[in-house]
Amino acid sequence: MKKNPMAPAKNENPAYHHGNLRRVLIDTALEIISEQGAETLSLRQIAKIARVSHSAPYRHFKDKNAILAEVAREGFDMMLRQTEERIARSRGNELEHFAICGLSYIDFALNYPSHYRVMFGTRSEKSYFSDEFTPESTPSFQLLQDKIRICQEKGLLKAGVLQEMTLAAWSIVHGFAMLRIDQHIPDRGMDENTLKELKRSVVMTLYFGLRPE
Amino acid sequence: MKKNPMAPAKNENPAYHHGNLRRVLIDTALEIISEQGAETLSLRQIAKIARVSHSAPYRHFKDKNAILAEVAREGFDMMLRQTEERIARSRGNELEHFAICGLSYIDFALNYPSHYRVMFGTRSEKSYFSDEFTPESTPSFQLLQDKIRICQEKGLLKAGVLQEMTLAAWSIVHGFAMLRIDQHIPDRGMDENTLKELKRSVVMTLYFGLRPE
DNA sequence: CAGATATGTTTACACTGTCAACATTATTTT
DNA sequence: AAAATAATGTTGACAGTGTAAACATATCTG
Repeated sequence: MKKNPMAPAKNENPAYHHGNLRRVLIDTALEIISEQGAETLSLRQIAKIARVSHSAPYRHFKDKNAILAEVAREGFDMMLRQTEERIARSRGNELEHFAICGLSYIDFALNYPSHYRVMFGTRSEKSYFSDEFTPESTPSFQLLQDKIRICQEKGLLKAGVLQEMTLAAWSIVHGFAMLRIDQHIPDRGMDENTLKELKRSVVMTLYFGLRPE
Repeated sequence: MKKNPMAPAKNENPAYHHGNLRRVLIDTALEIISEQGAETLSLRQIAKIARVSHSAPYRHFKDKNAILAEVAREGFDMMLRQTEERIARSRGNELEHFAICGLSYIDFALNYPSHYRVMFGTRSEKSYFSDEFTPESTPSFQLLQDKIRICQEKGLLKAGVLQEMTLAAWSIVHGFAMLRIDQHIPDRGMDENTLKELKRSVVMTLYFGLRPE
């Protein structure tokens, strides 16, 4: 029969069955990705670092892509949670919420590049993404679209096709994040303030692009 | 001594030395990338399709990354040439040239996704990009920056830090291209006109974001 | 023609993802 | 508690990968 779903954290000592190998594998994958990127990440390397045989991961994941899929899933969760928290803490109006969506998006991408790379990596045929799971269907995307719609209704953003405006917003933050993460924007002499100014500039450009006449 | 650079296309019959293997390998790589993506592309597969032993490519390229680097280099060349041609054909003012830069960028990315993926793929440590070769140093990027600067000087775009404005412009077209290429924007029922409208919308948002007050 | 050079092939090695067969531990059923 | 079953681990194998070394042949240059 199936395992009791209410008893996950019981076995504390790391034994033959240490019970949390699944978690360890995911974290190890993230470590490796942050150090050497997602391209050269190998299952056997994960297993070795987790001090387990090269086949052990297959008891917890269907294949290599399944681990990456889980990393992506957790990433989308974290991203949504962080954005919602920042919106909840803000005392601004809906327009500020919209700006927070953009800034929070960029911040997540830059703070968790390993997650982000996996979340928005190439969607090839043999990818870890299932077909019904598109970023567009993501709560985080829906949140952005909702904020834009509300701002439109209140006259804080210009009228226009909602999907098109959301896509433009998504494009600019995603583009900036990707260029930054993939080191296409060289950071020679880029301090914390310069980066902050860059982010602000991108979000402001987006706002000017979508504000009412 | 070195081979005579003025005699490349001499041996027409495909023999032991068919003389154009280098070209064939690059084209084969592009074919494979367009069919199955750049991730699963393998040197041995290239060699097999080119009807050559799996080690033959090493006489023309240092390693696998060297082939991808050449694909990227050619891509940047094509992109620049296409943009310059479209600007030359246009009879509009400098502002239109700026818009053409954006549209042409997107068009190249969507028309040559294989090239583009390689050009702007993840820049990891073991990447095919050399360190001094950053997209920012690319003629195509310089062209965009020049157009923005000229528009600024003529009052067609707002004043502001040039680098920041160029980065914002780059971000939005790159983001849109990437989302589209990596299939993160699902194309359920997306016909040619809808796509054209999307591109227009993105470039217009960018223009509104950068136009004078 | 003779050597040098360019361009192939073959062989080998360490690594990869994945599967099948086996081993051990944990849980459930009797 | 004992036995059966499920969960979770290991070992060994296989085809495929990038790359280097050794070898083979075609072409070019003197």
